[in-house]
Amino acid sequence: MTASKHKKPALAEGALQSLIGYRIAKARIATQALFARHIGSPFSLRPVEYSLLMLLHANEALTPKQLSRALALPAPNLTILMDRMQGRGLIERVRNQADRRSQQALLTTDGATLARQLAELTPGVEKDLGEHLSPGELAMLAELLDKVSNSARARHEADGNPDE
Amino acid sequence: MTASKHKKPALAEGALQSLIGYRIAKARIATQALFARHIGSPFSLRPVEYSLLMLLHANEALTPKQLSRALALPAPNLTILMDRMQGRGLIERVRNQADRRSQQALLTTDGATLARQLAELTPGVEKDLGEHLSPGELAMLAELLDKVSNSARARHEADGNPDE
DNA sequence: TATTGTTATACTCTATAACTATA
DNA sequence: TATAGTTATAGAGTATAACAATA
Repeated sequence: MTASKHKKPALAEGALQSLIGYRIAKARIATQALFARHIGSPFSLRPVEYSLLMLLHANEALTPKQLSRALALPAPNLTILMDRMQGRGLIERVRNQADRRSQQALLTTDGATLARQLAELTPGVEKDLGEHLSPGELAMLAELLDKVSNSARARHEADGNPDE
Repeated sequence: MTASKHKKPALAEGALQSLIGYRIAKARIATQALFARHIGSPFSLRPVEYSLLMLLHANEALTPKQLSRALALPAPNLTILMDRMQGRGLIERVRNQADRRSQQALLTTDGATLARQLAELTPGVEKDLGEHLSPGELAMLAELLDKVSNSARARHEADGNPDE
């Protein structure tokens, strides 16, 4: 579900226009650009990396297992991601002494500083949208998007996939 | 999105919650699943392939150049995609006699039949959302998402990238 | 035997450079 | 020389299988 942000030819979009998923895909391109401008480029962070930092910032410490689920990332890919973050000195891994198989991921001092900085910066990302969307509209949009996400989860679970 | 048998941990999402882009990304996962269920799996079509069919259905004939822009697909990747669609007998390529460098992509009889079928099926995709979102909410959501997309376009052009 | 995390690997997507054939 | 489309290829993203350490 890709979409162009260009305008020139104005092709008919036909049935696509009635697909909310098509609009979501197009809006995602827009917000990705917004993220890149405010956070991704200046801090050399991809969205997952930013999300990982924010999750650790909000939760103190998490196991790779928890992160894997929260970020919707298969375990092997999370390992690679954590290796990179650790290489940049932003996170560290501590073995759990009670059960030495498992670990806790947590922010280093540098990582915590960066995470705090990013968290403060985050509301500003949406300032760019403020010219076109009022605070009320933004709140409404957030609520509707949550309904979309939850409706899919409800169906997912109804199909026999409890939990997530 | 890995399955687990443990109870949902309900991690704090912190700053992520205030990022509309984060919600859009999550909603996109939901609508992708919806698309897969209604269209992708039953017809063995990926979202781009479906979009290409819908664009040709709505526009009669398009040049690869136009499709490349509309689908936000680099030219080489569009070539591969069109090869696949042509291999399945859904589209054909006709050389422009006036300028033999360029082509027109159009639906075959089979492709047109499928496209018509898909176009009729499309509104039903959102029926699954209907349990959670009223028609009015869906319309509102569509409008707000368009504003998000357009706000990014406005900024993009303001930065000195007029059209294409 | 089951679980946590890792290694190795493969498959798809996406992006870029170089080529062809026309103009 | 410039343009439309193709070929070849490289790089990221994503997924699965097999393994090591621990329980």
